[in-house]
Amino acid sequence: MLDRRFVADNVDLVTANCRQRGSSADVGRFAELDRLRRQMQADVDRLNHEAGLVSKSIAKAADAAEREARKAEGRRLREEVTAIDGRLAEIAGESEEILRAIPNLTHPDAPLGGEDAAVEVRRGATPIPTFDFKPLDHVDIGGRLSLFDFDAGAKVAGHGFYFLTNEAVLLELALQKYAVDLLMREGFTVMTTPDLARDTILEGTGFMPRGPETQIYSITGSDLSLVATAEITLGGAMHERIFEAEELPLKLCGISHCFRTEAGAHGRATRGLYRVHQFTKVEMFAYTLPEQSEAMHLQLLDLECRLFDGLGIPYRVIDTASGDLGGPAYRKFDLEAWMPGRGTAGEWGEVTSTSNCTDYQARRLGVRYRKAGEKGTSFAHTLNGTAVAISRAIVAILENYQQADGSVRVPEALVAWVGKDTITR
RNA sequence: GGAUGGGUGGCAGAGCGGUUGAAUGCACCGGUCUUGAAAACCGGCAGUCGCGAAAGCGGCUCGUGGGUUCAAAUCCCACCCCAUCCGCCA
Repeated sequence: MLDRRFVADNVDLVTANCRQRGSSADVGRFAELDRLRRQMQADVDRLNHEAGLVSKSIAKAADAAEREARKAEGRRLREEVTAIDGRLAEIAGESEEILRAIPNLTHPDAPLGGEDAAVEVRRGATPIPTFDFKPLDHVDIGGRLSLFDFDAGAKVAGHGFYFLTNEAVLLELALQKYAVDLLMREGFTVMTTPDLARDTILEGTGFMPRGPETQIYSITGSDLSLVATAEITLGGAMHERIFEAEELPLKLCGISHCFRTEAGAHGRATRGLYRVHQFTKVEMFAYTLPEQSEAMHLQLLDLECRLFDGLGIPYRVIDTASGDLGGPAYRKFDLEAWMPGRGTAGEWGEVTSTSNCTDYQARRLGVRYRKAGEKGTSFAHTLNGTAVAISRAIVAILENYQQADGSVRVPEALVAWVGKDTITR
């Protein structure tokens, strides 16, 4: 969330930003409530102060009569406070609700508009492949090569679940190792992470468990939910943490399963592995000083590009438009891989993305830093980026590396771990 | 799942109804001393909200939420979390 004071002092700016973000948060109402809240708080403060003085005077009251009179006075003051407090809590609650719905500010270079306004800012090193045969989509390729079992997945857990089989398993493992190796060399601390998290942690990271439109699976009878991304756990790991400035930037890499209900997404690109309820992901996460976050964002983007260049998969980088940024992101880049089997003649499909959330997430998570010589603490910046989302990476590999005879070449970078250079049957 | 113990400032750790927002130690910052450093000594050091140009003043905060009281870190109730041991288990 944004700083409440900042919002109250910049109503026009924040309102305009909401409009560009497609958010209907009522900033004006917030400002009004906040003004009221402050005024009432001042009243409460004053009454509390008086009551405090009265309390102190009781301890050294001269006689019993004096003491009783003072007690009555104290009681009266406290009652007055209680009365105001009730209304104050209501007002604070409503204003807080609005505040939490207000999206982050937007990077001045981010394109304005909806999904269509996104701007292509970069192309990968690998050219779009041409085929002298009709390329198949990954479902057909995998079907011929026995690389997954969607029927079994549906039987066991329902539509959207799957078993990877044979070389697809090796690809999953190879992709993880490939990404982790690079990130370790780049100074990331690698970790596997819990696949469940408390709802408070989800909320702190900006996810909403258990709402009517939630994308999150929750565990009945507990306050745990399955994570939608390791961003949740990597962000939560530093909940309430105060860094020394020298500790930043801190680069983490987390491997987790990701679970998404994909409510409302049925009918669109639901075939195969592209949109599934569970997949494995290697996620990058960074905590930085405010002045470091922009450079870190480009660094994360660069790593994503290197990973996909290394895999030999064609892609383009999109500077996501304001209306498509979601709540926490200040700026977001998506990598869209070329998927020859999609649509009639191939289409771009999102494979990774990286967001700079500035202090938006950190404020709710309470992640701060302290600088020597500076008073107090400030909120850190957080960034996240996908290194590899395994299921979508597999889609891109199968479709780009397919051959006329139905076999699939293994990307050079993965051969060592897959143990072969071609997948055949 | 069962049984204990515990949640207090950056950390460790006292306090167990009234100048306690909180002893003490460590860490940290400033100073004295020193050629420099260390040690020693002296001083400073919680967060947050509100008012204020600032100095400053005031409120709230001792896991969370309720309750008792003029007054709660301290008493009562509920809940959450953590640790250890036992059981079960990859």
